[in-house]
Amino acid sequence: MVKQKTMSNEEMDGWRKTHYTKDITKDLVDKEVILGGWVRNYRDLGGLRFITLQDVYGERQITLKKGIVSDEVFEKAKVGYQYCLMVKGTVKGFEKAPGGIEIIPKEIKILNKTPEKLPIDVTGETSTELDLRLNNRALDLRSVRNQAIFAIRGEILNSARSFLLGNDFKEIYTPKIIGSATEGGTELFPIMYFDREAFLTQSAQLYKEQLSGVYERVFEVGPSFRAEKSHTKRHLCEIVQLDMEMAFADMNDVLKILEELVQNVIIGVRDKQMSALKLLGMENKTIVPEIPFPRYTYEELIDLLNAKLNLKIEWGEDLSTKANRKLGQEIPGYYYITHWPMAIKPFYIMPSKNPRFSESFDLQKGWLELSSGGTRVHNKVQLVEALENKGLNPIAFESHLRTFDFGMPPHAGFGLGIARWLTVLCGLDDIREAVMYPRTPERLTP
RNA sequence: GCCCAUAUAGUGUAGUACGGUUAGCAUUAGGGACUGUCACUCCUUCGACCCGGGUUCAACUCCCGGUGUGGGCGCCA
Repeated sequence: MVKQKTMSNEEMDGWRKTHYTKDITKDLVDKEVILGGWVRNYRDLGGLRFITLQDVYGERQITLKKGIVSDEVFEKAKVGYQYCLMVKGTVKGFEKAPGGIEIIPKEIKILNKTPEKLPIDVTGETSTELDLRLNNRALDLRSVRNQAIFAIRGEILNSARSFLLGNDFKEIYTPKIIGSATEGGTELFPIMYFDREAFLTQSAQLYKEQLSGVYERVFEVGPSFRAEKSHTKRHLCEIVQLDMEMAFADMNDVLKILEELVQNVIIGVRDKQMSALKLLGMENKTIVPEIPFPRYTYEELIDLLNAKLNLKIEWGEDLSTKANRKLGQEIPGYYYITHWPMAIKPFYIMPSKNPRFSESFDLQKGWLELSSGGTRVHNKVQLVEALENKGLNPIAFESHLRTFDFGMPPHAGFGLGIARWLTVLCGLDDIREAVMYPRTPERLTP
């Protein structure tokens, strides 16, 4: 194993951070500040040493000139990558310093050290494989790239919330531990609930429908679990979804709200996180889309794929990976695919006037499906029939069905995968990069 | 779940094409020089052939199996 350096760690004592790196501006020149963070870079020029100290918001240069700082502080400044430090010092303007400003330390506390060899490259000299980075994620997340990705994620949620709250939506929370059998579709993770079998929820669908009959417009940001052994760069076993449901509305109302939400969020991200977008090279790619988004029907696109793009897709089939990729080449932006065959949609989706079709849609960005939704069935008799048609047992849905005796309004909604969208907005190659601690069939730690 | 590829210092790679060398480079890490760097620079030292079996005088190299990883497909309200 690697040997630890011998000096012992210090305590904070009475020290508290007075500022983040982003707060160090020219207004603070000659003021004393206390910063805390991690060593992003260290350069030793002999009588002159530089520490680049990073914190959650960015970085700032700590400059140690022999004769200017005390010998004790100068000696202590021999630090390694990602050491955890607190620095008490004076802010100085200096043209050659990054940002034109630097900190001249009076005192340094080394709160924690790192091994001589870190398990992943934090210098930016080489790019460590994603799998290895994920094994050491808490360290990996300190990189500027990851700081940018998750700053954008934060702004997506912030903008989405303020958009929805501003449109009379109420934030809800629905249970993730459920007792009933599957609604069909994806596999569930079974768990023990005391002495009974229970499951982790695959979506908030049924509960958000119920609550649309109470609060009319509801949304939730919450986890869903899918026990599929999918090996792709766009599937995870644990995902966070933005779920929305609105009463007295149908699919067309949802299409309109969703495209407005997408547009508003991208405006918010560009407004608040432009530097993060630039760092990821996305400032000219993640641009504000025009609305309304193009709307294509399932049937139109099947015809397009078969006629123009040389595929052989039977009417009624779901779109394969290959078909989606072809579509993405043809239509690179945001667009809707509406009126999917009823046969491949879940029981709660409203059939169209022609019952082979359904009042359902997917929101696509290029080849990737970001969201799906539609008008729901609100009539109990019709819903029971739909369950039976799908081979599901209405008795297993008794408590859900009861809701429909209480004056359930017509309603519609969507669910949108946050990580998939973040992947698109940040130009990432793999959905695991868009999640702090991704869960895949192989990965259960960290 | 299926098919294909791949595995070399902490990290990222070269190479063994045709089996035999001191396994090369960059960075990290240790030592040294350097008072305005910003991927500092320079000198120096340490550090590696995934695991198991087989073929062979000899395997990091060839073969088989395993495992990990990557890619594609499938699964996927």
